[in-house]
Formats: sequence, C-alpha cells, structure tokens
Amino acid sequence: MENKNNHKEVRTIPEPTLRRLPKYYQYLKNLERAGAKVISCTTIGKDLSFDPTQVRKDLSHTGAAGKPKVGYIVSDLIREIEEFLGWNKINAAFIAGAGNLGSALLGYSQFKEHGVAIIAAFDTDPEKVGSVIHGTRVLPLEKLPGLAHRMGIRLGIITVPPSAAQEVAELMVRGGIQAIWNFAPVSLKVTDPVLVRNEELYFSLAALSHALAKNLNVQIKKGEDGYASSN
Amino acid sequence: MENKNNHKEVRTIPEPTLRRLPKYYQYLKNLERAGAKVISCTTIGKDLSFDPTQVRKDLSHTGAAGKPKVGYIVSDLIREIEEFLGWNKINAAFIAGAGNLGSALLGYSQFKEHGVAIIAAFDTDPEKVGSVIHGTRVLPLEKLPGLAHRMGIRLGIITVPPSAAQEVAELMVRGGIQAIWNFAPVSLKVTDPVLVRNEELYFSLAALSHALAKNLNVQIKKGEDGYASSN
DNA sequence: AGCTAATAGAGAAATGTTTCTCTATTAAAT
DNA sequence: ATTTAATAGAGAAACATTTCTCTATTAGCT
Repeated sequence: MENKNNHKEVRTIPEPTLRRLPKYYQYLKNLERAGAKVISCTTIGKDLSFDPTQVRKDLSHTGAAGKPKVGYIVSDLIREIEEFLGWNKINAAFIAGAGNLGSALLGYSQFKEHGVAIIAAFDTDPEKVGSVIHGTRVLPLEKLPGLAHRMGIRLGIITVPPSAAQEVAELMVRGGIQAIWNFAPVSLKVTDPVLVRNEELYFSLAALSHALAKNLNVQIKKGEDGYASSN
Repeated sequence: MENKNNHKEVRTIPEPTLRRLPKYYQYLKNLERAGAKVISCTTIGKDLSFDPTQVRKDLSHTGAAGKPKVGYIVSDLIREIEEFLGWNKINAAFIAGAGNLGSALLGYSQFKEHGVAIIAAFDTDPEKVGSVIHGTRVLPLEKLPGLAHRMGIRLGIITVPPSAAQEVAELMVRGGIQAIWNFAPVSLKVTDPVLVRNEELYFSLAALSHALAKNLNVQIKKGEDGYASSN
C-alpha cells in the first residue's frame, strides 16, 4: 500500500500515442487485407515514418507483445488496439444538428467499425424533423434528454451552429450523456464529469494557412502527427 | 555568420502552441464583440483553463506585446494572431469531393474569416458535376490540375472516399498545389515539398471510445487541448 | 511623491515525450 | 550444435513543453 498512484493503475496514456494508434490500426487493417500475417516495428516505422522504438512503445500500451526476430501477429495486434480503444464494443450515439456536417457524419458507415453507431439525430428545424437521413430519423431536439436517459446513451455528437452548441451540450448532460464530440468551434462548459472532445477544425486551418503564409513547408516541428512531409 | 540555424530565423513554433492559437483567437473575438478593450493572460488563462504563463509564452510567439498591470490590447492581439496564422490574407482553395462532407465545408462561411475561400469544387460523379453547392460550382475532377495551375491555387481540400484520396492528391500536386487538407483516413504519399495535414477524425473517436470503454473521465493526460474536463 | 498590487516577461526547474543504447530472444543459415 | 541477423523490450539520454520563480514595469491608490 506504499505505492503512490494507487486507486487502479491510473492507466494514463500519452496523448501523442493515442493519436497514433488509429494510424497503426488503419495500416494494420490494410496489411491484413493484403494477407500479411506478421509485422515488425521496423517495417511499421518505415511505412508510417515513425521511429521504430516509438512504435514499440506505443503498441506496448495496448498490451500487445511481439516475438523477437518475427514481430507481431497482425490479427492479434488489431484485436489489442480494438480492445484498448474500445472499438470492439459499439456505443450508441445521438447526434444533434442535422445540417450538412451532421448528414455527412450520419453517412459514415465506417463509424460502426470504430465503436460508434449513431442511432438518432436531433434538430430544431421543423423542415428536418421527421425526415430520415442515411437511414436515421431526425427527431425534435427537446426529446433528446428523455430519450438519452431511457436508452442509456453515453455518447453525443454536436454539429449545430456555434451559437446553439452550449445549450445542446447542456441537454446532453441532462440526458446523462458522458462524452461529447463537439464540432462547433466553441469552448463548451459542462458540469459533472463529462468528457468533451473538440474537433479542432480551425487548428488544421491554422497549421495550413500559417505554413502557406510563411512559406514553410514542414517547418512546424516534427514530421509526424497531422503533418506529413514529402517523402 | 557563426550562428547555427541561419537561413532565416527558422521560426519553428511548437505544435501545442499552434493548436491553442485558434482558441485564443475565438475567445478574443468574443471579447471584442462584448466590447472589451484590454485583456490579461491571467484572465485568459482562467477562462480557457490554461496556465497564465503558457498563455504569455504562446502569445509571445505571434509577436504580441503587453503592458504590465494592464495586459494586452484586444484588437492588437487579434491582429497579431491573424497575421501570424495568415488569416489576414485569403487563400483561394479547391475542394475535391462534393459529397456530404464536401458540401458541409462548402457551406462554412466562416472559412473566409480564417484565410480560406473555397472557389471551386471537383467531383467525378456526373450527377454532381455542373451543379452548384452553396454557391460554388462543381467541375469535373480531371480539370483540377489545369485550373489549379492557371489560377495559382495553393491549397487543396480532399473530401473524397479513402480509395480515391491518393489519386486526387497526385492531381493536386500536379496542379501545383502546395498544401493539402485531407479528410480521408489514409496516409497520403506526396512528392515535392507539399504539406499534408490530415484531419484526424479517428483520433477523436479513439479518445472518446477509449475513455468510455475504460470509464476514465479526464484520465488521458492533462485537461487542455481537445479535452475539456468538467469545471 | 511614494507605495501597492497586478501584470508582462525572462530564466530555471519539473515534467513529459522521443530517441538512443544495450541486452535478450529467436528463427534461419551454416 | 553453433553462428548470425533481426527483432522485441528495458532503461538511459536527449529533447520539448509546461510550470514555477523571480524581476521589472506601470496604473491606481494613499
């Protein structure tokens, strides 16, 4: 009981690692499709332009283990990442905002393979309410909290205009939603231990326009992450 | 001439700083609308849940200077950030892929205030070609390189399905485009010193589903960035 | 005019992340 | 069986970012 971070092995994963895991996943899925059985960190590193040691460290977070001289078994690695990210179990999600962006997300069939199924959409626009977008029905926004509760929804997606985002977030929290994926460019204030993840569209824009304006190519520290240089 | 990084003051900005700048910008714009003339790092830090020193360091990258006991002049700060990010000059951009997501981006009127004007869309679907989405005409994809060259387009946006993304990227490079904002979940291989910025939708998803699966709230290192905890 | 409190800004320390180095393991070749 | 080469994995070093500490400046108050 001497140990510091007791409680339950505070599994705190570095954000950069979490950022890279989906890339490994996507890469491994392609490998699997191509029929590869095993893969080494060296090769992954080469193909993805990461340091092989980093690949090893990243993968070790998921609990995956490899064999010297061979590497990792592709299918095992995929399964480990899926489990680690929670992509092996599907979370039902609600989306608020059935505009262009909301419709786009509703049309993303791949989300189901990444742990998310959007099962209902919500909007205030009477024109949209009652319609069906990509197979999902659009319901009046005020029904969100009640339904979320009844259905035990844990994940909410916000694709409403910035001015409405805070209000929608509160509805979601009221409905017992535990995690919010926010596409509106506003800082949401939520009570409770609700996790908000903002999709930072303007950061991407900033990275690009900054580079164009200053005529830097891959000047912005490191090559990895969102940035991919030439090669 | 003894100096190491000669060339031109290799202005390498830390990625986390670049990530936060759009947040300051958005916050300052709101302040300005509300009529505030000056603002201190202390206050910014409180409102955005950042360390005040960090705010100061971040802002100093843009060249902004404040006055002790007062803070920064809001309008100056906004201008400095705009200049730094290149948001004061507009880049004309082409978008490839006029599907749901492409249409969504075409409808984002705010891009113009962030240095980007999408002036033409491209698609292979004969149904879409010739149509007008949010005021922008959809042209056949094969015209992209020629037009990009003729018009001196530097920025391209990719919202085509993953399978077509690489081919589209090559068309863009061929058209002399220097920076690509890629929404397709694939690692693009580009030659030349072309900058590719991937919008990492699956990272967001990973962060959320991982947290939900492990029942962590804000366990994933730090509170800032994409994550916002309760408070 | 002098004092006080708030703040910017610079530099140091602490922390977190990436890269390097070394060792151990194992499959394949000799 | 022994050697060799490729690799995982652990630990150390290097590097980057964040946080802390201190100093200087200045507006407002006494």
